[in-house]
Amino acid sequence: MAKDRKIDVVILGLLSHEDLTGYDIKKRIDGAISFFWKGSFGSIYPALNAMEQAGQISKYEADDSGSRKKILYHITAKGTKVLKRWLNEEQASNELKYETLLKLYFGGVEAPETTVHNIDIFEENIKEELEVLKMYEKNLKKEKDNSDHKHFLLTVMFGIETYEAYLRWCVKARKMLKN
Amino acid sequence: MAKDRKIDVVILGLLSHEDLTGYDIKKRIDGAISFFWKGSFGSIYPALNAMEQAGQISKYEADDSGSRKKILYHITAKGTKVLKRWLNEEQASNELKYETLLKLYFGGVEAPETTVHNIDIFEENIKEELEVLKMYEKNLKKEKDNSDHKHFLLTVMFGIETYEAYLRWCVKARKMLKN
DNA sequence: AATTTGATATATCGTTTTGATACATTATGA
DNA sequence: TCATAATGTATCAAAACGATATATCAAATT
Repeated sequence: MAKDRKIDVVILGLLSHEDLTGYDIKKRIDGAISFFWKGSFGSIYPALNAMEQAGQISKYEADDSGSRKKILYHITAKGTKVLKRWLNEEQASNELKYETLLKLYFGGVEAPETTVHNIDIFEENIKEELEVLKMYEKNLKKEKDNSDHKHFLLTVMFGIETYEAYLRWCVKARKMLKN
Repeated sequence: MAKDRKIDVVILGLLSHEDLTGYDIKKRIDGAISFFWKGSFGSIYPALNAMEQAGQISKYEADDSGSRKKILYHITAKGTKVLKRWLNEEQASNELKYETLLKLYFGGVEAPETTVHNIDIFEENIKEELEVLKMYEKNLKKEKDNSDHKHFLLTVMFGIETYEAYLRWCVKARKMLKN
């Protein structure tokens, strides 16, 4: 990640749907895409400035008087080109940092009950997040069919498929640890 | 991550199994645990120095003459305490950065063929990695049963379960994109 | 025998990202 | 009324990334 800023394409992608403020971008990242990507203000705001300088996005102040000042960002033709180029690149790095698995892998130094407890916590979290994803899916299936909609639905389906696999594994793992 | 160095527990965990050099640690991270954790020299070596200063690990030079100089690290009682404390902490952050899903989510700005192609690449990579995991599983099932062994097997089983879920999703997704 | 290649081994550097925090405004609601 | 939650922009130290520098040693190639 030390070479090309990955947050750039996240921002460009979100701006390809609608104009947003830095705060909005953070909200979008924390929303529907949070289960497969994360991002913080500390990376968003500097990236917005750099990308504006590079001409990939343009900024303007919201004219709705009465409300507080907002800096809205809009994707430019140049930015769209960058986004499309990225979409057509062959390589894609899929990195996960699963602390639960790390605790599992090194769990041998503690009693089996500790590992079982950690699996319980994991299972509970996944069950909660699965409910959220299923709600997203339900809402997406209601909506009119358009190109973006289909892509949103597919990411949610990915989440559901994998989360259900996680839950199946939890049952197996507990059984194995309890002999 | 800006507060507690996560690489620390990875190092402590690996050192709880055996004494290792910084280079060895990198190899272990790139090996069996690579599918759920990553780590670079740029984080490993500074962490080793800091942890040695903190008394969590101790270092010594390899005495096997004829070979080149190596700095081996050994976990101390203090380090074991830190590792065990971490294992018993309730929270665990499971973060993934799935560029494939990011490309899928924003795929609406390009032709469906682009997204299908990206899924094809993903599928191929997963199939390859799945073969590696199945080989690990086969070898682990042959080995004698001990506490650590069981934990290693469970992480591999997690990988297999989720990778198979990924592959099922790939088939579904392609079908949906081709209408 | 000489040379190249690749693995081993330690270390650092610039860039990116994180997680926390600072600061200020507006809306909610007890 | 007053607290507190949400909105909004911004920065900072610490951590991690990815690349690179440097050097040794074994194995393979010429």
